[in-house]
Amino acid sequence: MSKGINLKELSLRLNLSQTTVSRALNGYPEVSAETRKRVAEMAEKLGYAPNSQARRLATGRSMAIGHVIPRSIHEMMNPIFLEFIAGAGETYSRHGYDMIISVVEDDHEEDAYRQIASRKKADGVIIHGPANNERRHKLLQELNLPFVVHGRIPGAEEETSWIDMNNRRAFERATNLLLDLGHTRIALLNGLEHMDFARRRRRGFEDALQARGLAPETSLMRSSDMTEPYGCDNAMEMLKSDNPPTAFLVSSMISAIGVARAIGQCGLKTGKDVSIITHDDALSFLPNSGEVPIFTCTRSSVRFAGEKAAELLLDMITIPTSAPKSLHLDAELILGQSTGPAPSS
Amino acid sequence: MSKGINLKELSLRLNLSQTTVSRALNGYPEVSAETRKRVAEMAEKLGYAPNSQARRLATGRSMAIGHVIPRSIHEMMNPIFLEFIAGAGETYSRHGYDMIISVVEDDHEEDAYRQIASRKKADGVIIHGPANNERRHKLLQELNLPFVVHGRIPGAEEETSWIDMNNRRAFERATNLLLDLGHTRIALLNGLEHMDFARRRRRGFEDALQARGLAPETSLMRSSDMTEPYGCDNAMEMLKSDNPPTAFLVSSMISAIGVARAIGQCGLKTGKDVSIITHDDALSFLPNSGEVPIFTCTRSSVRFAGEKAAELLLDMITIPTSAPKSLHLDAELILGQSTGPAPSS
DNA sequence: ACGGACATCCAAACCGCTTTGGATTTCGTC
DNA sequence: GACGAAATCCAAAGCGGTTTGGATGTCCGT
Repeated sequence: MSKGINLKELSLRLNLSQTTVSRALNGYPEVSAETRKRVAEMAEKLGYAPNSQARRLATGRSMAIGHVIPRSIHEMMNPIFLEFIAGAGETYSRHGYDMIISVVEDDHEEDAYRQIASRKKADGVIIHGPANNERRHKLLQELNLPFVVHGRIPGAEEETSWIDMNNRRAFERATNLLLDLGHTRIALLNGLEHMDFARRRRRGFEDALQARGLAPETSLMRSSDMTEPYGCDNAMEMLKSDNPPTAFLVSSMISAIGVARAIGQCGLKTGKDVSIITHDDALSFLPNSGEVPIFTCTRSSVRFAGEKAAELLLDMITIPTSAPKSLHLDAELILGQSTGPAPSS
Repeated sequence: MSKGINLKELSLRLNLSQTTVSRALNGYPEVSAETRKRVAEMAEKLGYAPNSQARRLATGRSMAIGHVIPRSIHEMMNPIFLEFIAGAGETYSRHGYDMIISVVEDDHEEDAYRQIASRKKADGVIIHGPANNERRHKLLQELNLPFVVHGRIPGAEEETSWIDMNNRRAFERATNLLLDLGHTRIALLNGLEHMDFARRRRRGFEDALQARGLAPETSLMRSSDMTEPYGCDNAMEMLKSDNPPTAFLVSSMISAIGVARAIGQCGLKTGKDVSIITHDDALSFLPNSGEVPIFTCTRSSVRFAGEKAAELLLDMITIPTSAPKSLHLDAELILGQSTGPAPSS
């Protein structure tokens, strides 16, 4: 494995100029077919591969996409984040881009973006988990760094490119299903509501209730990082209350598992005594499939979202003048074993 | 935000040579304190930041660490992988390194490593999830690319740098605890046993049994991707058999949750009728803490492992001649609610 | 036989930084 | 006051590619 052969040596071996060799390998037209073939063969034979740094310096494009994640990124983001990343990563490598991930202290997030821009570390970035009072897009616009949002930035829907699922609609439909099944006391275990997605979900939930003349009860609504214990503890508390809910709408499979545990610990049966609908991000390590899925759910593949987000971003980078483009995905409402008619008390 | 100022312009503004400015900023000694200060101030004022590509080209170091993950990496790796990455990422950014992640089709894995080496994309890589018949280290040695293994490569412990937890011992201790509690029919729900870590865990399990004169029963031993349904389905099947186990030793929290679900569905009580010990990677979104943790577990923070692995690797890169170094972590055995004495039948 | 249109190929500049190998100045010493 | 060492600073040569602006050669029609 002859290491370290570079363009100059290769061109010497071929009795050609670096220009011609470079052009031959990069598919430029001003090279005869025969020469191109000869070059390709020699390059292959000698195991030539262009040095990325040199190429990047010369072209001015870093051929990389950045993802900045603050150290303390809220826990539940994690598995979802990874799945998104996996999807995006596939797209990147298909297009010859690298993915660079910066794990930074929370108060260095802005710094991280500035560095990416000023040191030309990446040609674009993806914004994860937009909050209600999001500001990162302002910074990126100022830095002139192309970006795509995973989720939506309230108030900046028009001026930014984003990919999001219809959170409001999904939770509205889910709520309606529970209402149709006769449930009237429905609990909402939501994600952190300073995040845009959670707020939308809550709105969907409330809209559905109000459309049937029901008022959302604050005692049945919680918001937190979506861990398993969060689901269990809160469900437990509610189930033990005077007027317990008969159904739970949960923002994540992981918490839903906790809810199911609580239901079991109360001696009740999921899907019979108490119903659950959860959102399912289609995480690969938490399959909710099979003939009849364990959980009735609203499902939307976050991995797919990652793939698409990456495509949007690469498009923006290759055609810098293009207007913002966005993708609005609809979640499927899938019936599983965790829902049933409200028990007639 | 004056963008794009480079070293040349900066040095012109200062009436200094590029050499001096570069040295001043990079802390070389042959610059007077006063000049250094002047340079630093002007650089700050003009928002100068060196172009990474140029610097990398000039120094020959890419200041990046690569992680290649095959597209279909076995599912259960995922959350663990992410947590490891998060830990490693922190170390990287503390040392000014980038983390580049390549998600590749399975049959392009070797290619990915070759590219990293030949195109100088990274100064080193980390090998994830070594298998029993691991070969990646051979390739990397041949490519002369520094690497650290997360886990251990059977037969190459001496010649490679690695960080691993003592899987065998952890599972031996866990098994002994169950035996001490009077359990004799203990099931093992292991990860995929073509992976080194799973094989070691199994060995620990079997050793403990045999030390007490018990023979491992194949009908009580399973091996698979560690999903929730895997835990539930297999536990269910065993619990319904003629001679059910009274305890489960599980390789992952996620599967353990499934086991708990199965126990509940059988009308039994975890920690009373049936005991569970699980391995706990201390994933942030699956906390198993609190006054008394839900699960009795062997715990070892995979995030910490990531931090340490990164440190090992960066050391290797900065001091290329150093001998392989390794870290062997011991898991804690932590008592939770999921274990109790074997029920006297 | 000649001018122009193509087809090929090349020398050299350039990308923005680091680093080598001096050049110049300052300063203490004898 | 001359001299070597130490302190500062600089011009220019890389690093390994891409790209500009020709140069050269070939082929054709007239």
